[in-house]
Amino acid sequence: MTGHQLSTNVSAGDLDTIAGERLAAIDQRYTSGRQALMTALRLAGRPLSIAELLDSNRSFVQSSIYRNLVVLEQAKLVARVVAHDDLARYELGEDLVDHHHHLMCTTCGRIDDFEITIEDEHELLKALKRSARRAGFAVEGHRLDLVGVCKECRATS
Amino acid sequence: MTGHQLSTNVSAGDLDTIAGERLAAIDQRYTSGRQALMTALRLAGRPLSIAELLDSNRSFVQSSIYRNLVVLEQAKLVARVVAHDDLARYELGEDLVDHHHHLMCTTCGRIDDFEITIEDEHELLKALKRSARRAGFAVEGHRLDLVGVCKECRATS
DNA sequence: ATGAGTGCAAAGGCTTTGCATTAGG
DNA sequence: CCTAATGCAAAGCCTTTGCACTCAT
Repeated sequence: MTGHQLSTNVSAGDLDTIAGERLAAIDQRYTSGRQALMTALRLAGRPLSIAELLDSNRSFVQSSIYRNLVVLEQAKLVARVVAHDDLARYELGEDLVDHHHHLMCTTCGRIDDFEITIEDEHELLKALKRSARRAGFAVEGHRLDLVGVCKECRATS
Repeated sequence: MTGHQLSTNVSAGDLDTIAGERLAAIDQRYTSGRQALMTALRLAGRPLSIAELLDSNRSFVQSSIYRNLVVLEQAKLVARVVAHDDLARYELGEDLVDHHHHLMCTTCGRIDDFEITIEDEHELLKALKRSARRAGFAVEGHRLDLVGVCKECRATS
């Protein structure tokens, strides 16, 4: 694989460099709107919904957010996170942030990142993937998330 | 916990008994429409979308499906499965089927069940949940699914 | 009889698309 | 310049809701 890839959180400058490279690789431009999206997601540190993105920057326009997120996802600069409330949520691409899981609140819908290193995880995923391949399934990724009620919602109820 | 609970796949008769009990417990009736839904999901053996449910039984009506799935979910008779295409999909409740994971195809959206027993899984989840609780998060469940391309889509492309 | 459940159609909400305008290379 | 990208508005699609009718108790 050519191009930059970081295993830890990325700085603003590095992110721009990588974003420019990956977009160029698929004949897309790193426009100011796309840069603003990357910045918003980098600063958030957790998956954001389109509504949250709109709130975070007055210059954002809904249709452009949707269209640009599609492009950024194709460039593997962002990743879609699927939640129970069926709102589209996005975070920085998997190889741009530390490996993490998600805490999904069933009450308010908020999703928080959750970094934890577990030695067993690698072994478990290897076993899972091996079994999936035997079934003819080409594994591209996995989801290991916890569903429940976040601290704030517990305090409120 | 009172009432029936099975750790293995459930027979048609047992399922009706359990469904009647759990619905009665929340002051709901086990009507023929709801029974038909349970049957469809039991026979499918994989999460079905509303469109798939509609196709499976000509007597199904869209709005009733939506409404009944809400009730059945409250009774913990069915569970919602969240997929990347954002179509609502449902399967039988967690304690009505063998423990399994999902293979989610990013090409056609199909979700297949994937039964595999991994010794590490229990330990891994314990560690995850312990860590989540320390963050004030009340864990209710988890998702461990594989995302990729299914056998059929690989053959087609 | 009487309220829960159902069927049909309309409304709602998130997302996508069309088209004219703007901007980047 | 010339095509990609953007902004605004309209259209789409899945899902939810309103309301009258039916069924079970």
